[in-house]
Amino acid sequence: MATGRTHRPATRSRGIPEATVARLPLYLRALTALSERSVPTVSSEELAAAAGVNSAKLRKDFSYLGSYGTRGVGYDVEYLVYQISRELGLTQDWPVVIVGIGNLGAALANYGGFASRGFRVAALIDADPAMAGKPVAGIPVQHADELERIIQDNGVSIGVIATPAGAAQAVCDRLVGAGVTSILNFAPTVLTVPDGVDVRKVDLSIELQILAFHEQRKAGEEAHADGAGPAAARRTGTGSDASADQGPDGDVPAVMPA
Amino acid sequence: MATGRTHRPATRSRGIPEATVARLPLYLRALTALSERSVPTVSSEELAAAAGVNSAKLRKDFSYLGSYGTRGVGYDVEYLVYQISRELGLTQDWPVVIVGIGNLGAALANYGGFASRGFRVAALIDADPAMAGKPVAGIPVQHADELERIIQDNGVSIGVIATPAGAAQAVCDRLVGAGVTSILNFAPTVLTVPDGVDVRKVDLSIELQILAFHEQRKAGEEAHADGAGPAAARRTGTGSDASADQGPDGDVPAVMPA
DNA sequence: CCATCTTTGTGCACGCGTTCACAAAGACAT
DNA sequence: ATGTCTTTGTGAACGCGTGCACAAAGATGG
Repeated sequence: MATGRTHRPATRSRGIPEATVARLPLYLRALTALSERSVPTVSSEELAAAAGVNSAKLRKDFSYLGSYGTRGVGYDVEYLVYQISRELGLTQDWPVVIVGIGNLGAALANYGGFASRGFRVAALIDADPAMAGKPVAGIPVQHADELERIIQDNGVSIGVIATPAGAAQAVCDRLVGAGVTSILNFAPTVLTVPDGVDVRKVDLSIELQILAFHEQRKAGEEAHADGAGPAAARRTGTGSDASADQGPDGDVPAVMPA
Repeated sequence: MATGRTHRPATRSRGIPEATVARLPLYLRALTALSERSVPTVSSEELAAAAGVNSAKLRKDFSYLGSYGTRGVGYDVEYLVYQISRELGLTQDWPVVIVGIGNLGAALANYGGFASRGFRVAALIDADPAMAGKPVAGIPVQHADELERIIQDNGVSIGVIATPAGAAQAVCDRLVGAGVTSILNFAPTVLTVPDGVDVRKVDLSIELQILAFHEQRKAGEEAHADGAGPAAARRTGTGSDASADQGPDGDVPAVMPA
């Protein structure tokens, strides 16, 4: 529908809030599902439910992209799929390299979600010479010596680090040195990069620890009758007002740092 | 129960900000590294640098836990390791089940970061009968029929979903039905859960899409002088004035999902 | 015991993100 | 054409998180 140019967003032609950007892939996925079912239009309410967010938030998010909806009707699914894809840069082909082909690296190489969204695994790289040539997910693993050449030959700007923590910073430095400007880091380390390079971190163990925190809190609230936790864990009276008369000793439970 | 036996750091009797909780594992990791090097104390400045955050933020985060530092000196590393571990619930043993032993599930089972922080893989579960009994990471895979029994026998409260998207919600429902109250979801789907159940999502493809957005933006900003994009498929106009330009009428370009 | 120096703990201000609530825009029926 | 009804787009209020800047606390040296 060539509703065409109602009027420019004008307010922020350029600065899409980071939080919004992080949700666009979510919307895109929900829209793609609708598209496959040949649903022509969708309301903000329905789409928000499918994406698991608030409808007002969704509308505001879309408002940063422009006025793509039709009042009284909703959003054109196909059109919105295209707009979001373009905004995210998914109409391009993004070659990525995965460095560190262990269990996780191999799983990533096999992960279908990459290829389906315009990301193409250009190369798998590992430091272990024994891995060289071995095919993983149909792609032969190449030795780390080739890293710079591979990146430059393929014009790679996105790198995925799936190495052990100890090797991550060195790999990162080499990636950046060779021209990579976006890094997805699975290694449990803080990476230091120069300005202009984006790093996103995925840390499996941190996610579990956050869950454990909430789980403990939930258990603690109902543990008035049941004194036995899942396992050991003697939980004495905890901090006992650590602000007023806090003495670093005295309220320290038996299990102290050695 | 709200005011029942809740005594905590005084200022925030109960609510540690979510953003702070998400950073505690980061601090813990940095502290553990210091501990292994037998460093006795650390200042907020040093620790913040190691964790990759602002020192004021770190101090404020710690202030929610209580007053554990010594002015003029810093923080006692061992003591802080213990306090954070306890706050996160890592002094307990948390049995977890991993459902869906494909590439990713197997990688998770092998991931060392779990076991090292008090998380114990209690069981691996897969719907494929051919997988049953096959050992992965030294643990025999069990069939999905056993799911409820396994969870109840082991007192599992944390579940990890690494199934295909289509199976995730059904698995989630069964996990919750069997007593799981925290879920780490790797499947690219929005999970619906009852109140009281926490879900955290790790979506590999979303992370890449966010990187692609920034990457495109970076490329677009420099494309004024240098017309060469990263690799193939260089779109004209990029994101600069990408709003109501090209007539969207007619058909939608081929943005194929899959 | 007093002075000085280091580092924590936190009050405060600011900016971002979320949510509400509603006017404007357009479809649709009469 | 006009009125009604649906749904978008957004102004405004609110709450959370971040960072500054500084006073208080304690160590250290004389």
